[in-house]
Amino acid sequence: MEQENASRNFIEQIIDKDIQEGHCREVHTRFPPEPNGYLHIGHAKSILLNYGLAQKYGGKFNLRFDDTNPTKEREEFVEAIKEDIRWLGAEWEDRLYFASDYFEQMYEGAVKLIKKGKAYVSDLTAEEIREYRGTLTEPGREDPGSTRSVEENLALFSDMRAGKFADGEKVLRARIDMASSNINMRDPVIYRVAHMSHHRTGDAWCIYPMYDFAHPIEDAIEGITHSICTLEFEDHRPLYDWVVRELEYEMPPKQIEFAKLYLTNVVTGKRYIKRLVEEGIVDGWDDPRLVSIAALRRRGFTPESLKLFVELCGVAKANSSVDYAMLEYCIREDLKLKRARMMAVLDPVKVIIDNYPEGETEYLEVANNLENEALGSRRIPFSRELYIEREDFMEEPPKKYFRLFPGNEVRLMNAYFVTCNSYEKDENGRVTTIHCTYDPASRGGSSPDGRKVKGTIHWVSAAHAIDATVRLYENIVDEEKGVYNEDGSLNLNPNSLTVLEHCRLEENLAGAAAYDSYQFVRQGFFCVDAKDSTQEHLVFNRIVSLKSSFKLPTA
RNA sequence: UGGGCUAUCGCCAAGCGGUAAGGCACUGGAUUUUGAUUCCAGCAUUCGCAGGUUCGAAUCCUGCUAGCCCAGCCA
Repeated sequence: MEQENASRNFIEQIIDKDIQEGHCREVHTRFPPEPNGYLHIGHAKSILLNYGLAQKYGGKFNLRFDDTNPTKEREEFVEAIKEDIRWLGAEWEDRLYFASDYFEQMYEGAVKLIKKGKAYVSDLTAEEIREYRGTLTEPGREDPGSTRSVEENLALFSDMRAGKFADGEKVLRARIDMASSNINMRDPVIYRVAHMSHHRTGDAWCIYPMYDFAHPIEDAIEGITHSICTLEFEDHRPLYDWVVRELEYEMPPKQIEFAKLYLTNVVTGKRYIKRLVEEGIVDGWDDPRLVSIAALRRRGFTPESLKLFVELCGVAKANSSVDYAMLEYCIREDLKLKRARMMAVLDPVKVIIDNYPEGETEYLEVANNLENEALGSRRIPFSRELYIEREDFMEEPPKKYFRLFPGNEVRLMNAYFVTCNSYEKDENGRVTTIHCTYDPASRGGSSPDGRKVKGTIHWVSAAHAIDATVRLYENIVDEEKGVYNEDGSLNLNPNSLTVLEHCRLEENLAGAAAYDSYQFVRQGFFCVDAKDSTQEHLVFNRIVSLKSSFKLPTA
């Protein structure tokens, strides 16, 4: 049950009012991507917003490809986009549409405008149209073609469709107001000639409608009630309304604009990402450091985490940039009770339990998630030789360090209390082996005498561990340090990717498949990489680290 | 310098004339077999600025200031 006092965003307030005043019977939204690239987190906001609204009001949600410009669009993208939207959980059911399916109706709409004297064919070149348009402060001038008769316009427009003109030779313009303070209203071009094969209509057309003309028609045809788009289209709304009015649609759709989602410390610009891919800095549009939907999925984000994120961000009209920490919170929040908590040693150092019998292995029963019994339990092998995290041992610890150090007793998680007796170093002074003794009475991780230890560290049995690669990520750019260099290039974080080879994972992780994710205790959440991981050699990506208030004092 | 939009805590964001919600981040403190989680506490005498109206203003009015968008035959 929704709380009545839950505050509604401005779009919901508009919809409430429209329903109340009878401007619409049901809510019908749509997500209208142009199939010219991959979707990113900003699109996720739009998708979830539109789909969410339809759900909330018991209405419908359409997926519509806005494919009115064949020069930029490819079939490949429509499939990728559909996959991303499906993954996000937005269901368009049987309502998958293409703007190109409406080309005939759009053509008829243009003819209707011509007949009403509201559109004319122009002979001006692109440059001339720009000159005639005027500037932000000066009005435009009338197009010489604007005086043509309806008959002549009809004939010319028909010739445009018939392919009698070359690209750029003629355009159809709406007759509105060359002196408007809104430049979009200065007789906007609504049809252009483009002799180019369209990925769906092939060579059936050589004229294509412009966005401003096509979009309102698409919305009206589909019965969209609320056409939600981003802020930069605010100035286009008068034109949107003009088209809907002149074409005399009843129950006209209403355009509503909201602010795009910006995230700190990420790169979303297509040009920049393209360069990163070309220069091999990232391994594709789905590199886990990117925020395309595919990248987020590969990194291990879940649809639920993105939905939470979008909800927390809210919807408003103020341009803003959301802290990346909010996204991290959302994925931790979603995964913490859903995933098993496993042990994995990323930077291993050997530990020998001197008083543990050689060659013996015992299995310990361990809960997969102490906070979620439904996840069950598993068995973990324990033996004389283990690996622990190199940073969990210090020869000379600072104050407040309560992990392993000579003379200190810690708990090996789920296993035994161990005390460090001695350690060995190589010629470079690097610790190679740590010797400990264990307390057999502390099996399971607690001592019957009630003795407490301050530190609990994770470990893995050396003989049973799986060798794996683990990748750690940092933000690819840092806004504190400046996202761009003076020459306009990206100021990349050199540490955005750390590849750890020969990490040691508990054997239960064998068989983990692409997109499977786990918590590695004390380290974070990790996901099996869908591109590089194999059955023989696992590759994990860190989705997000765990929060930590521990800081080693800087000596 | 034309038009449109926006401005509330470090970051999002409610608020719609009756005396500043919430989340993230951060800071304590309790619990803890993850320095995690959980819990509890703290975190805007003030709403871009300046005037005005009002018993009362973040909310209304006036004037400023700052930021974003618009001069594609892109969407």
